Amino acid sequence: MIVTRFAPSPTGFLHIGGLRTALFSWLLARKNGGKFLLRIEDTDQARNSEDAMQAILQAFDWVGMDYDGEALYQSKRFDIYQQYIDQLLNEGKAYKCYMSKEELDALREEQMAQKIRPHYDRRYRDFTGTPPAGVDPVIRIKAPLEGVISFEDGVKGEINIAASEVDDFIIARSDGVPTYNFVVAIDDALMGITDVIRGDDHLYNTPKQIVIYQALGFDLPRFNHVAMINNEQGKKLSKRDGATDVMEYKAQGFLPEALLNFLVRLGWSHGDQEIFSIQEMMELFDPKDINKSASSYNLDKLLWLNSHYIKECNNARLIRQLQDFGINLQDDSKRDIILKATKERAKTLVDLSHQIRLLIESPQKYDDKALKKAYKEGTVSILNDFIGVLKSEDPQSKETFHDLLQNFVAQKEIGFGKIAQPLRLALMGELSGAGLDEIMEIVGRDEVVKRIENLISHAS
RNA sequence: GACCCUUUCAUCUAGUGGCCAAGGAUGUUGCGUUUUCAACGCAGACACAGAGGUUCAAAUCCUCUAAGGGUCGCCA
Repeated sequence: MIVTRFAPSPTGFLHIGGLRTALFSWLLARKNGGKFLLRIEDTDQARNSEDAMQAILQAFDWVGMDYDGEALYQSKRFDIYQQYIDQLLNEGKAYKCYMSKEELDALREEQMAQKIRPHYDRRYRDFTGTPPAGVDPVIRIKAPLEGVISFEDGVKGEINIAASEVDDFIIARSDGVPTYNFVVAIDDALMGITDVIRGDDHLYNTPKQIVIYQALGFDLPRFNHVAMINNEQGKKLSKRDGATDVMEYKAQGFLPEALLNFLVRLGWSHGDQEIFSIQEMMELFDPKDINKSASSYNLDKLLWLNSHYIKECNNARLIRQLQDFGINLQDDSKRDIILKATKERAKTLVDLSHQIRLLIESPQKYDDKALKKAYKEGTVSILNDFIGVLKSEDPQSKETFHDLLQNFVAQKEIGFGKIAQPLRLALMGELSGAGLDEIMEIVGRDEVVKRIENLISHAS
């Protein structure tokens, strides 16, 4: 059975890079009827927060990703890690190192000055003398002294790291708290993880973790290291690039399926296909199709996907989503024609709510440029005449509004634009938007009249 | 500095020696449709990082160079 995991450290919100690796892991598990587990890497007590944890869970919930069983907290597993530390110590596979932080720093600086890779010099590896007094030792693992540590990465292929590149790294700090690479290896093994999918910034941790696996006699999982997501300039994605927090996308009016579709196509592909439902992603996802190279974030494409999914979205759901943006169409008898007129032209829910607001509320202001362009001398009399027609007739449907308009321009012998542009301005405050017939049907005759009168009094 | 990874249109990508004078998508340009904007349809521009090999044949294999990224913590 395939078992995958997502292992965030709760030090901040869930960012889109994290969501993508989580998505890949989740898809792989769900595709194979396996398990997707959540593990919280909270061994660094100082930097963790419950808020961050909640934010991550909330993001999972929003995109609709679920995990199996209870989330595992590393902070509650210290006794387990301690057992393995004792075991390695007893077996002589790990040892106590009494070097102080200051000594270590000095050594590092010296090595840097010599332009060699900083390395612990293993001075306590075979130490048998009397330890210095008053020093709490750290525990270090005995890494291999020679040879090559190799593994087959599911994305990158065969990776070989010389043993000389992996020093006897610390597995427990002087206060006894175990370190990251140690607990990750143990937990992945104990949780039965078969496939690790993570960012390739962890590539260098893998040989270290392999050292742990081997010392403890655990079977190795398959490793898949996914390249990073860069910003639109091709640089590392950072907070200053705007939305990196998953929940920020919700606030900006993105549909979760659009974000997931966008992310799944960043570094992964299936032929020429661009649109993937969650179901299709599950069926088609395969880590072997993950790209080796980093990809850049591209807002335009996300926007395109979002507008696609807004168009696809059924009205009932859209109406529910719109409530978060201050639009309540639940009891609006015209909700279907309102959405029909607007959802095709919206890129986000924020967009959509703006367009709907223009329909259901009188214009609060008129676009200056539009006013200049559409409101000329002669406009007043045309608009007044049109009000007269509206009052004498009582159009209801968009067809009758349509005929009314056509007859009006025919009778007055004017171009359509002479009435259409000012009318649009009166109704919406701007010159873009849905068809006039549709707008008037939605707005209703009386309100149309009112809006025209408003424009006239505003312009005079 | 050392080690590791990466490199196809502006961007996401297809491509595993002949089907590639490189395909799809976003964006962009033009046209059509529309009173307008969008959506939609059609058409166009835009790429194999460079240099050497290997081969009848190379985007694909090899070597070197260059550029970008990652890692070198008692952080995760």
